[in-house]
Amino acid sequence: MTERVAAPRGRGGRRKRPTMLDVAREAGVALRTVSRVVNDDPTVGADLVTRVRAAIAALDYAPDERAQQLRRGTSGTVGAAVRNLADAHPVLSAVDNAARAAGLAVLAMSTEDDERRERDAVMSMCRRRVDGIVIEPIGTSHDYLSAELAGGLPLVAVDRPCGGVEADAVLSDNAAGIGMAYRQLSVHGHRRIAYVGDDERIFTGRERAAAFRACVAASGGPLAGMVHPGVVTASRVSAALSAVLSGPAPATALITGNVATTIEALRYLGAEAGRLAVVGFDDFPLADILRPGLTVVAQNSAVIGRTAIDLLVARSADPARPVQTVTVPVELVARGSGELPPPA
Amino acid sequence: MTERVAAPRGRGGRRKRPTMLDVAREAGVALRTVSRVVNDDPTVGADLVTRVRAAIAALDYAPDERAQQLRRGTSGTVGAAVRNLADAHPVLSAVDNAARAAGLAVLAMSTEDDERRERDAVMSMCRRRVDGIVIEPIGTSHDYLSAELAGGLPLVAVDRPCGGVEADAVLSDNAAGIGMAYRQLSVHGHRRIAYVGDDERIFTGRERAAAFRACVAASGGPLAGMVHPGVVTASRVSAALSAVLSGPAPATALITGNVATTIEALRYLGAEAGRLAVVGFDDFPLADILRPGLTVVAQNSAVIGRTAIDLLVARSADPARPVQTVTVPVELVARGSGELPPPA
DNA sequence: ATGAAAGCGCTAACAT
DNA sequence: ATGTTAGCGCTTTCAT
Repeated sequence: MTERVAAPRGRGGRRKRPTMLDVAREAGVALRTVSRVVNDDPTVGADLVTRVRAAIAALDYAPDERAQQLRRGTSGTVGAAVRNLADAHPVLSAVDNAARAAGLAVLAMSTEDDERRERDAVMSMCRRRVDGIVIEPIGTSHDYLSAELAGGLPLVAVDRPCGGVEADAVLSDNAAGIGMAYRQLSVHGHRRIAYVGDDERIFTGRERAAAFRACVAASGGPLAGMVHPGVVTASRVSAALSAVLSGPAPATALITGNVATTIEALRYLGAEAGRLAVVGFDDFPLADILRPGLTVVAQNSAVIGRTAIDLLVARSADPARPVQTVTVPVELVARGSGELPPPA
Repeated sequence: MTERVAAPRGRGGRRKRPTMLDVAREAGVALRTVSRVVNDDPTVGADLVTRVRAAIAALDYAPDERAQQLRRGTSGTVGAAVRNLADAHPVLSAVDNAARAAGLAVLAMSTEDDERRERDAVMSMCRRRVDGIVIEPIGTSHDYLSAELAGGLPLVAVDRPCGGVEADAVLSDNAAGIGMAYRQLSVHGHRRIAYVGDDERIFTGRERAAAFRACVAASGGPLAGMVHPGVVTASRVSAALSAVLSGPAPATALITGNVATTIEALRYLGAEAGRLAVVGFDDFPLADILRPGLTVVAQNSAVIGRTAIDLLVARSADPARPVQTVTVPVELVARGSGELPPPA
C-alpha cells in the first residue's frame, strides 16, 4: 500500500457554516424572509427574492436539513434494512428509485443476516425518525417494534413476512415459482426431480420445500430422498447432491431453492453441470453466461421494490388502513440448463 | 399480483412520541437528569438511574437523533455516494463495516453513473450535515464541492480521483494489475495479447490502457490493433473482439479492463471462451464457477473501504492535514482462463 | 408583503 | 448529585 502525500490542504480548520440568520443579515432582511425564499413561498417581493438569492450564493448557504426535519416533524427518509450491501441487491435499487421518485431519501443499512444487527439497524432508524422502514426480516420475532408500530411507523417487509407483529408485506409467489420449475423439467421428460434448498426454519425455505413436495405428490413422482432443505453450506449441498445423484435410481434433474444453493450446486457439479438438468430459484447476474445458460425462476425485484414504497406511502397517509400482503408473480427464464433431457 | 387484505390494523392514527420531558415527568425528575441517564453520565445517583430507566421503558422512549445531532453539532453519519446499489458492491460493504466500527452510520446513495445524480446525492448529504463523504466520482469536475471542502468537509474518493478539487483518494494499483495480467499470459506462452477496456476518458480506463501499452512496449510484442479502449457496450466489445481475433495474426490472449467488459467478452465468446486465454481486471462473484474458471486481477475492496474511512476520520480530526492518495495493491487470482496455452 | 417571537427535542453552561 | 436556563437552525403562528 503506497501513500502519496501531497502539499498540505490549503484550508485552515473548519470555518463555521453560514446559517439562515447570516443570510438574512447579508441580504438585509428578516430571518423569516430568507425562510420564505428557501421554501419558494410566492408571497415574497421579486426584488427581495433576488437579494436573498444573491446572499445565499455569496455565502454558499445550504439549509440544515436536520433542523428543518426537527421543526417540520418529518424526515423525508425511509430506512431500508437489507441483508447485505455487498451482494447484488436489485430490490434495494428498486426501493431507492421508487423512494427518490416519491421525494424520499433512503437510509440503507445491512443486517448481515444477524438478528442483533437487524435490531440495531432498525432501532437506529427509529431514532432518526425515518418516515418508514422497508425490511428484509431476518429474526423470527419483531415484537420489539410493536411500540413503534402502535405509534404509527409504516413498516413493510419484503421477501418474507415479519414475525409476531402485523405489518404489510411484499412476497414473491414461491409456490407458483416452484410449480413453474417443476413443470418445465417434467415437460422435458424428467420424472426423478430433486430439490435442494434453504432451511425450513426460514420462511422462503419452508414455502418452497412445501411447494416442491406438493408438485411431486400431484405428479405421482418419487419423493423419498429427493427433498433436501437445510443450512446452505458447501458441505451440506455437496452431501445432498451426492446422495441424490447416486444409488440405483438417481435424480436426473435438480431444483435449487435460492441463489446461494444454486452457486454451491454448480460449484460441486463442476464440469458435470452440463449433464444434469437444473432450474434455480431466483436469477442472478451472469446466469446467462454460464454454459449451458442457467434456467431460473426470476423474482421481479423492480416490482417488489416499487410496491414496498407504494405500501409505505399508503400507510403513511392512512395509518389505520388494513394490513396488506402483496404477492408478486415470478417468471421462468429458460436458458438451457432446465431444458436438458434426461440421460437416454 | 395478488393482494391479500387482512383485518384493519388495530391502531388508530399516530400517537405522539414521548419526548425527554415526558420521561422526566414520568420519573419525577428534571429534564437534564434524563439527558444524563440517556448519555450514561456517571454522576447520576443509582436510584434515579433506575427510576429514569423504568420511565423510559414504560413510555417506550427513544431519543430523537436529529435533535441530538442539531445540538451536538455532529451527525455521526458518513455519506457514501456509489455508482450503484444493485450490483455487487464490496467497497460499500467494507465502508459500512469500517464506519460502524468507528461509531458512524452510513447514508448510501447511488449515482447511477450520472453526473447530475451524483451532484444531487452529494449536496443532499451536505444538507444533512454528514461528517464526511466517501465518493466513487463520476463527473470530471467536482468543484461544486469546493465551498464545502473549504468549510472542512472530509471527502474521500475511491477507485478514481475527484476532478478539480484536492481530496484524499484511495485507488487500486492499476498499472501493477495490468502488469500482473500481462506477465501471467506471457509466462504461459502468449505473444499476441490484446486489451479491451473502458473509455480513456475515464480515469481507470486511461490508467489501464496506458499500462497495457507500456507492457507491450517493454516486452517487444505487437501493438498495432491490439488496444481497444472505449465505451463498454455489447456492440463495441463484439466489434473489438472480432477485429482482434481475425486476420493473419490474431491475438491468442485477452486482457479485459473491467467487469462489464469481461462479461460482454464472455458473452460474445460463448463456447469459444475455453479456447482464448483471458485475464479480467477486477474480480466478481461466480468468476470461479465459470468453465474454465476466470483468472482475474482482484482489487482489495475490504482494504479500500477501510482505508477510505481511516482517511475520513483522520481528516475529521485534522482538517489541515496534507491531502493523501493511497494506492492499494491488487492480486492475481489464477483460475484457469489465464493459464490456457496459445493454440499450437 | 414582511417581521418578531415562540418552540421542535435535545445538550451544554452554569448554578445549587 | 441534581436542576435551571440558554440555544442548536430552522418553521410557524401571529402581528403589522
